[in-house]
Amino acid sequence: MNELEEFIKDYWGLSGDDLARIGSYFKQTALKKNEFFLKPGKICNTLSIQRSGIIRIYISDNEQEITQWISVRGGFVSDLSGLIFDQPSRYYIQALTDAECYTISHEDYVRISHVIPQWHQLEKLFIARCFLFMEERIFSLLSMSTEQRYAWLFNHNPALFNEVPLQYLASMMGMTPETLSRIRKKNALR
Amino acid sequence: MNELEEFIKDYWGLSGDDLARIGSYFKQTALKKNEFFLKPGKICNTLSIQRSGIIRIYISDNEQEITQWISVRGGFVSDLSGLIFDQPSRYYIQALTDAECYTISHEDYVRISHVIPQWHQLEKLFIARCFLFMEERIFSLLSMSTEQRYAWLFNHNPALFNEVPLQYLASMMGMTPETLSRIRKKNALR
DNA sequence: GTAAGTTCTTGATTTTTATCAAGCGGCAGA
DNA sequence: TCTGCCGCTTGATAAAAATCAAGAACTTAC
Repeated sequence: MNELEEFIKDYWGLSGDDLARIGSYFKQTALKKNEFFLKPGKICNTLSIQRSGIIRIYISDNEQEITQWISVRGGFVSDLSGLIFDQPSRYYIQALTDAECYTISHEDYVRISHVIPQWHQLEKLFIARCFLFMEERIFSLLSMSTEQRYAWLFNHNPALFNEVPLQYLASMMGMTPETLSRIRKKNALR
Repeated sequence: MNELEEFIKDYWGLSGDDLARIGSYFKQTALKKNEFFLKPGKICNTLSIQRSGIIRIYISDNEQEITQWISVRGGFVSDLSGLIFDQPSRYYIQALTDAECYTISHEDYVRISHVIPQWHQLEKLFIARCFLFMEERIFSLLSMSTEQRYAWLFNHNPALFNEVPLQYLASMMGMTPETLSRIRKKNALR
């Protein structure tokens, strides 16, 4: 099983011949540092699984930029509103470093359902997992202090802190870079 | 088309014979005021569409209660982690008033997919809509002040403010009841 | 290797929101 | 009708986090 097939297996729980069959639809693509994968107003018609690099999903909202998510190796890069509902996106998706992806077009994505009979069901399960993750994130934003949110992200995704500019992580957690810096200092002293 | 079939049509975009076919799986159920639909640790094995009353979904977390959502007429009451993944819930789901629902059991829910071939696809679309709504909610929590969040909820769901105790709405928006009260006062003066 | 530009940190201050505490008002039950 | 309770409001104060501003540390480019 190659790298791509590992990713597909992890995401959708497929196995055997299906892996190679689906894998063949994905093409290797690359983004240069600062290049955009998607901009607001565009309809996202690709889905990428990230091999390397750092990709930031953010919204620009009167003067301030809100980082919705940071994707690293293994991340799932797309915009569901485009991919599934053919709606224009609100998001910027931009490479913070050079990045490599396995990418499938919307047409091929739709084609999978003709090849793999249970595909819609697997998609459902995958999207439901995403939904539950969002539910957790909302809970963390509703109930936790900035320090607790830091601890939460650190536990859920420690790798981010090695690789990603802290200002973006701060935005993603709903705090300013200064606040994050002070929290980190406090934690380092312990 | 009866009331239940209207709901089913709105949720999943079905029509014609399918509506009656799926509708027949739902049974009318009722909750008394303060009765629990679900408690933490239980696996949710029903899905309800709400006809009347107010139902609160919340998490109890060392001394404080966090209201995740308030459901009114037309609301979708379930816990996906139980319904789809057979996992125990983190949530309390409780009727704040007497409430009536159309309810389907997990077994019948699964059975639908044998009756309606495209069922998994419709479920996928429905869950994807839920996901996108959560994405918006996260954006509102990350980027907006308490006043803006109030305005946001008021625009998305004005009905809630007529029917639901304000303390729960405050929690749902990530603020204290006192803060919500002050915001409302300020808005009323304009 | 140095200059220029970022990004991160630190401190001082202001703003926002939570907390604490008291009082008001409507509603349910005796 | 009265009483007690619950939910909402209001005010005073405290805590948390944002903002503003400056400087340090790290990158990148030449």
